[in-house]
Amino acid sequence: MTARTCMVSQFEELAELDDEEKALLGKLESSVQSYAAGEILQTEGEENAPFFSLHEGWACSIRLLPGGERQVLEVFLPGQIMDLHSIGFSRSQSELLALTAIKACPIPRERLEMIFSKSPRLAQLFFVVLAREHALLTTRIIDIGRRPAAERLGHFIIELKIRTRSREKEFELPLTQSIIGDALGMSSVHVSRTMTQLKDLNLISTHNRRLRIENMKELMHYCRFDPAYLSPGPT
Amino acid sequence: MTARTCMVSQFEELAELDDEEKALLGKLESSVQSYAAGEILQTEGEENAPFFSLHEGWACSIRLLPGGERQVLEVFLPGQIMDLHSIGFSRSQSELLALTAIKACPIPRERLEMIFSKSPRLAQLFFVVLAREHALLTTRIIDIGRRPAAERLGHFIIELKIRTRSREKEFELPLTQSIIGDALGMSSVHVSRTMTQLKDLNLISTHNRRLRIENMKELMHYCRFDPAYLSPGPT
DNA sequence: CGCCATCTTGAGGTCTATCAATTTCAGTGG
DNA sequence: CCACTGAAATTGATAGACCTCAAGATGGCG
Repeated sequence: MTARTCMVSQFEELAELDDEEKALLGKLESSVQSYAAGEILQTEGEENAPFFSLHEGWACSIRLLPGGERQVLEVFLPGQIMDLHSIGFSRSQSELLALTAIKACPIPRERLEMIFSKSPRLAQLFFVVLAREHALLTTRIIDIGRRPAAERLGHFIIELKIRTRSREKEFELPLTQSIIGDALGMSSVHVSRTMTQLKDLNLISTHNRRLRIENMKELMHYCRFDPAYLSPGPT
Repeated sequence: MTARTCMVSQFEELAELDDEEKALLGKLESSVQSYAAGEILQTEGEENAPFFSLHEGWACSIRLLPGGERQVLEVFLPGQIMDLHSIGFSRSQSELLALTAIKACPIPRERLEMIFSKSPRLAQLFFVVLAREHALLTTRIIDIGRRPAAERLGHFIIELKIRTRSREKEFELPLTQSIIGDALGMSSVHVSRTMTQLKDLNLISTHNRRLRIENMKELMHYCRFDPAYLSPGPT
């Protein structure tokens, strides 16, 4: 995936784009930057911070509590716009952390607002993108609020498997168990225990920062995954 | 609050509207309907369901799990558009439940999409509205994922106090403890215990479906509420 | 080969859920 | 005005899920 087509490709899954629209989107992603794993792209409460489109690698948004607790709000994969929802606020709502070495492109706020006035159709697509992130958040709320640890972790794994679009049983999972815990509202220790529990059931296995789903059907059944959420359907 | 100005008033908090924009919004809210408390406006997975703008009363969106567990995703107050985020999907993403007797106006999907093409500026405001709902969801994730019950309930109470815009210490809270529990990922029994715990600390009190915050400052301190989230700031 | 972060495993404790029995309360009809 | 009723809230007892602390194993990387 080349840098220029990064966001374009995400939007083309939603609708066909004409050349002008592609050009507008391309202009947003002019200066791709590299960040090292562990680097913080943006801190919480930053004034007038840019958005970032993620081109390569994994990142996440984080909110910190006064007591030092951490909550991972979203895990970002290439093609996503990070912190898009902060458009309604003057300050950034969360910290952005590079989980691997990444390539990302800062997008000044004004530039996005320009798109809104120039292309109503793109604006509507941005709306849909935001709505999909919204849907991911709601499934996370259900996971954390109402599902026991094993189901919670299973759902998370299935979600990532789908979102990575890997067609193999196996895919790269560059998340520490500490990050997974902070995403799912559990301790890293309990992530470890739950992980081995799923391994003992022969549902998954891990080698070398890669995760393998041994039996997707059984895994889905085990954690009561509702396949209805697999195909979101058109706008 | 008259029916016609319901959505308009919400938008006017974000930006000034000209007459044409007000007219466009007003046209959306043509047929206000009444629903009884406990009535279900929309079931999960419904095809091509309309949106609803809420004019009077309280409502919420709910997702049900196969085992019968319930998760309340959002609590809606007058002026809000319910289930706005389902715009990215062909099916409704959650059930809509009237918590009190309410007045609401169904808005066909096409009508909203019409607005997007007619008024880019209103589209942008809808975007901001969605982003704010997004922010409420993320605070909920942090509450459920990383805060103990007492803080969680305290944050919820403070959020409602702010959102109701009541300038008194006391405001109407027509939520059963069962609904509160399903919103905060805890059992109704534990909501009761936590509630009396806050009462024993003289932070709150309740009479007759009304909740009184005895000492907002102490309550905020007790549940480590970060005042930074009080003023979201302009776009 | 050795280092540092990550992961694993055990023991003990805390928080919250569940079950079940009352009590309170709002609403209804006599 | 009061008794009746069903829903909601309270309270106690018990169980289980998950957390914390701490020690040891693993594994990627220079």
